[in-house]
Amino acid sequence: MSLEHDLRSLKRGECLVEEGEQPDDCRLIGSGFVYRNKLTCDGKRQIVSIHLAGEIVDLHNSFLNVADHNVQALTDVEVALIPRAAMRRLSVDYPAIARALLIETLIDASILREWLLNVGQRSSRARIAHLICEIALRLRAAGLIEAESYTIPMIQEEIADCLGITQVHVNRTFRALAEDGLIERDGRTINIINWGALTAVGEFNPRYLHLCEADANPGRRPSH
Amino acid sequence: MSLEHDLRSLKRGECLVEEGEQPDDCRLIGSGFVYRNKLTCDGKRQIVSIHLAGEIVDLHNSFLNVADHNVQALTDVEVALIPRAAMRRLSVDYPAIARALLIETLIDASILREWLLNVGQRSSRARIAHLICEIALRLRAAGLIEAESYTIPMIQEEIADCLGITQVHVNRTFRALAEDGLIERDGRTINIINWGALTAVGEFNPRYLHLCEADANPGRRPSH
DNA sequence: CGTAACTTTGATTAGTATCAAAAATGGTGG
DNA sequence: CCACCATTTTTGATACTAATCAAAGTTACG
Repeated sequence: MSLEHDLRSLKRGECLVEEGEQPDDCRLIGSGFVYRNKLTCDGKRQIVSIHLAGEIVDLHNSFLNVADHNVQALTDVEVALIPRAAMRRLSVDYPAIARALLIETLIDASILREWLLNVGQRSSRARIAHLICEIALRLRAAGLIEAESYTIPMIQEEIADCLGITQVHVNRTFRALAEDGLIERDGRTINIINWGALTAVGEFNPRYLHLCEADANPGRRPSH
Repeated sequence: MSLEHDLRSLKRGECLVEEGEQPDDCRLIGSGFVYRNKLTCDGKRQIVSIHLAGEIVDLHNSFLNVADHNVQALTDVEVALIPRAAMRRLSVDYPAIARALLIETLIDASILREWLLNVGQRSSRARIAHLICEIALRLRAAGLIEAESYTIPMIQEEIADCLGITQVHVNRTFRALAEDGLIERDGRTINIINWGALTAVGEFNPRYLHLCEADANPGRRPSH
């Protein structure tokens, strides 16, 4: 079946959805990275998730009335806009699609729980190691990288806002991981030297990513 | 329609699901409170959500293969066990049910995002105020309390593990809120004296609870 | 090649953690 | 009904992680 949609390009930093809005459509990421965030009253930002090409963001907006968070482009991105009504119709007509949407949402929630554990209980060193591992694995699973080396699509301030620590502290801790021989860095490119040690430091167990279940979901496969 | 299920009673502290398992059924809470948690390697615990009578926990287990977190009884509880297969069948046969499940899961994820913001960016004082407000509102919405006073179903150590701070610090901060006249306490019973000030301290905006959308979902209505 | 964005470094401080122990509370059996 | 025990709450003293403030390098880009 073919799905009605519009394509749209966005520059790094542009907003896809703002908290409080009720958007008319949800987005499938064609290329690039997107993040969701929430702000405190005094302007502090928590990044609550990041999304790769192939994922649907704001499923949300098709099934709830008001956006409870912001969605922004982390890099330049291309997205397909799928109208709210089309999304709902699909999920009624095709139980398999409804199921895939539910599974994608359940996995999203699982990742959120792991992030909450990360921010609530782990040291800053572990948090960073964990994030490096997670992104590596998700990129690999999506077929976007091959090796143990990749360019992280975030500046240190954004990493800080993922992890609930300051940018200055991210910088020092990152450096420490490199000095200890776990990773190498060249600008934003990270080369994982010692995957075993890094996962140990970050207590990284990929179970929460539910990568096998995700395979059953066509929505998560990038369409390149 | 009638839904096949078993009833089960659990004492405070008992496990409904353990990380790594693949349970055969999901649970509808009949009475009491339940919480989900994850542990770090060195045994620190992050409570990632709490659930009231009327909510379905571990929807999860009907649609993903492996539990990525623990579910435990916060108080003595009664739960209805709904077999995995029944749950799946329902969601195929009745699109409205599939939709309700998706909405419940989306709201769960929204609450997780707010908790992540809370733990990642807010002061301990704000975190506690926020939690007090959230529980008050959820209890009210579920019809479990009337007034601005309720008994919080957690000991201070559990509150600490919700908020990513220590139990000792919870105690002091709680006390400070009482000394400032925002709340009164008698054991675990909290009386909110100044709702306006408390929401201001906790930056509490109930939007993320999506209470209106939840109304459309029969699963969230307690069945007494 | 100048400017803005980002990274790195240093010095100081605030907020919480940690450790230890005393007081209060609630439940149970005698 | 009381005494006792386990659990929970409260208090105090000290240590440490990470925040904050400030500024110097570095890189990327128009």
